Parts: sequence; C-alpha cells; structure tokens
Amino acid sequence: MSRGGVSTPILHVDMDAFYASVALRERPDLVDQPVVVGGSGRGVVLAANYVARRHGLRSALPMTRARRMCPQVVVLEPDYALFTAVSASVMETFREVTPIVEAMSLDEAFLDVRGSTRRLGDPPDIAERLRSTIHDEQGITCSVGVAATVSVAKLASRRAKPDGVIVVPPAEVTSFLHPLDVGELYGVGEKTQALLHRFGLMTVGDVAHTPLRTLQRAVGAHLGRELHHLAWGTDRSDLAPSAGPHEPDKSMGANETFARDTDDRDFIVRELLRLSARVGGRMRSAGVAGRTITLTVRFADFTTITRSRTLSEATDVTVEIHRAVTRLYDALGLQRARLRLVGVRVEGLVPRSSVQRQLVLGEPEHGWAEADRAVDRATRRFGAAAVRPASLV
DNA sequence: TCTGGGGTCCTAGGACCC
DNA sequence: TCTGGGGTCCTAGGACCC
Repeated sequence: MSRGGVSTPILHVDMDAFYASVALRERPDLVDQPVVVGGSGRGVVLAANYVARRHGLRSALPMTRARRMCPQVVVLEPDYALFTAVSASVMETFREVTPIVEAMSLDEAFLDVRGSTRRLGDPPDIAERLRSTIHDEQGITCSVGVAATVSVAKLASRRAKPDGVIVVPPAEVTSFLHPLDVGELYGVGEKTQALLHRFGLMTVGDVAHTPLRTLQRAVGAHLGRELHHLAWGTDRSDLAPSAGPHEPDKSMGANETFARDTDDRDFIVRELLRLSARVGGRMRSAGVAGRTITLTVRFADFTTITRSRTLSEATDVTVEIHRAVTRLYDALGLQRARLRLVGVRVEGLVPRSSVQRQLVLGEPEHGWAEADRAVDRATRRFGAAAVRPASLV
C-alpha cells in the first residue's frame, strides 16, 4: 500500500441474486429449493437463486423455458415495494462508510472509500465489514470487487460471486483482465461480442493489443475508444454520487406486452390510454413535462418499430400524450398486423415550472390539465384502481 | 405457449440555418 | 451558378444495462 493514498479505493458492491434473496427471507422454507422471481405468462426470470442456477436458470430466461428446464422450480412474484425498501437500507449502510456512493440500480453501487481508510481501515477490510453488516442487518449476501477503477471493480465483484471479495491491485490489472472473454466488458453485449469474435478478437487481451484505429473501424469511434480503455483498465475512478437529489430522468415511459397478440384497434387505443395515464401521472408527480412523444409497436414476430412526434410545447397532460400516440398509431396504417406490445414514452423532460403554456383563448384543451390534477388527487386518496378514465372501466 | 419493463446512449440521414 | 462547412433539431433504429 503506497503512502499518501490507497491504490484500490473503488468498491463495487453487488447483492447476490438480489430479488431472489430478498423474496426468500419471507420464505425460508424454500432456501434449498430452486427458486426464481418472475412474472407469469409471457414474462422472464428476474432473478434465480443459486440452487436454480445449478439447473441452468438465469435472469432474462423466458419463464416458459425455465419451467421446461426445471419443472420443480418455485416461482415467486416480485414485491417491488419490498425490494425498494431493502435497497434503501443497504444504500444507507454504504453511506455510513462514505458519502461518495454511485448507485447503479437497486442492487449494486460503487463506493469511493479514499476518505474512509483512516477511520475504517484498508479497502479490503472495509469490504468485509460491509458484507457482514449487510448480512447481519438484511439477511442477504453480497459480493465486492476492489480496484483502482470502476470497471475493474465491477468485473472483480462478478468474479467474487457469490458471497466473496476480490481485490485487484494495479500491478495485477492486466493479468486479471486479459484472459477474460471480450463479452465480459461493460458495453459489450451479444451483438458486439459476436462482431469482435468475427474479427478474431476473443479475449480482452486481444482487444488491448489491437490498434485503436482498427478497433474503431470495427465497432465505431466511440465504442472503440471505450473498449481500448476498458481493456487496459484505464477507465474512470471518479464517481458521480447519487445521494440526495440526483439527476432528473431524461425520459419516462411505459409499455405492455399483451397476454396474447392482437389486431383490435379499440383494444389497442385503450391500452395506449392506460399507458399514457401511467406516464402522465408519473410525470406530474415528478413535476416534469416533455415535448417528444414516442410510440413503440412490437409485432407478433418480435420486430419492433418506433414513431415519434415532437410537439411545439412540452406537456404532462394525459389526454395530449394519448392523442399524440394514437395519431402515430393510426399513421402506421396497420391492416391485420398482430401486435404483442405497445409502449408510450415522453422524452426531453424539463421541469414543469420552466414550461410557459400558451393559453389560447377559448382553447378546448384548457380543462384537461385541471382534470388530470383532479385524477391525481383522487388517486392519492383512493388508489390507482379506483380512478381511471371512463373508457377503461 | 420462447423472448419483461424501465431506462441511456450512439449513429446516421435529412432539414434547416448561418 | 459546378458545389463549403458548421451547428442544431428531428426522426428511426439499434445496442446495451439492470
């Protein structure tokens, strides 16, 4: 350890099979059985415990396939309110270690512990201490990667799973990274992995030793540069603390996969209203409005298209969102095409207070914003189920 | 009766403006 | 009258992440 600062100040903490672990706290009788958290019907596996993983079950696997692969699997419904509450407690534990916490999702975060070593010891000690605190307080396990940069810490935590710690000192970064498959790198998914493999780049070491220009020709200027850094472990080590009022969302949306494919326009337009109401309600409670409205349509064969329209001024009004997506839908001119999903998204969000509504005299629109506020008030008092547009009743 | 839902970012072409 | 060079906005698609 060098004097004047630790060499591996970044911790990546990742809960092990988070949703499944939390769900199993409520059902300790099931811990030795294969358990997944997931929806029913056309859903996918959201989390699989380690017993289920021995049967090949993984996140994102279609539930139908999961049941076929492991008929005895126990499926638990997700309880997002519970997951969110546990996550908040865990994040609180992180902030007792350091104020510099960058949350990536409900179940993982980066911590910069540079300022905590005098009080709490070296980063590996801090990692172990965190793990035992979380285990004692929450009854779930986590894994921690400790390194000098964000991406190396993240890869280390993955390697540490389940229930472990891996420290990668600077001198060992390349020997740790270079044997890994390119698909392990952050930002390399299925498509880019296949592309890189086709170029003969199988490992992170292969990527590291490819000239930058060649890499950029293969995957584009931006990703090429990014991969070069990741392959040498020279990515960022500065975190963007997500405590307190963090970055506002840039878009909000909702989509729904139907229980069965449909070409029924009336049904689809009603679904668009539900989704518009959900998005509009969330926008209003967040105090934002947006100008660009996007419709997503996924056909039965899974091909997916989007159509968007930018309005002259930002809105958070359910009826206006719904009208925009309905127009986009009708403009598609679909005849008999069966749809499996529709989605509504509003982009370019700005604080509602910054939007100057032009009040056109006698404009019939006028009343809709007030109607939304009434719906929002009623929803807060009686719940979402009690308040919905007449055409949805 | 394979393939969720909520997001972010990048690319690329065309329009439009200076 | 033989061809610029940005910069910004809009649209569509695609890849990726958790």
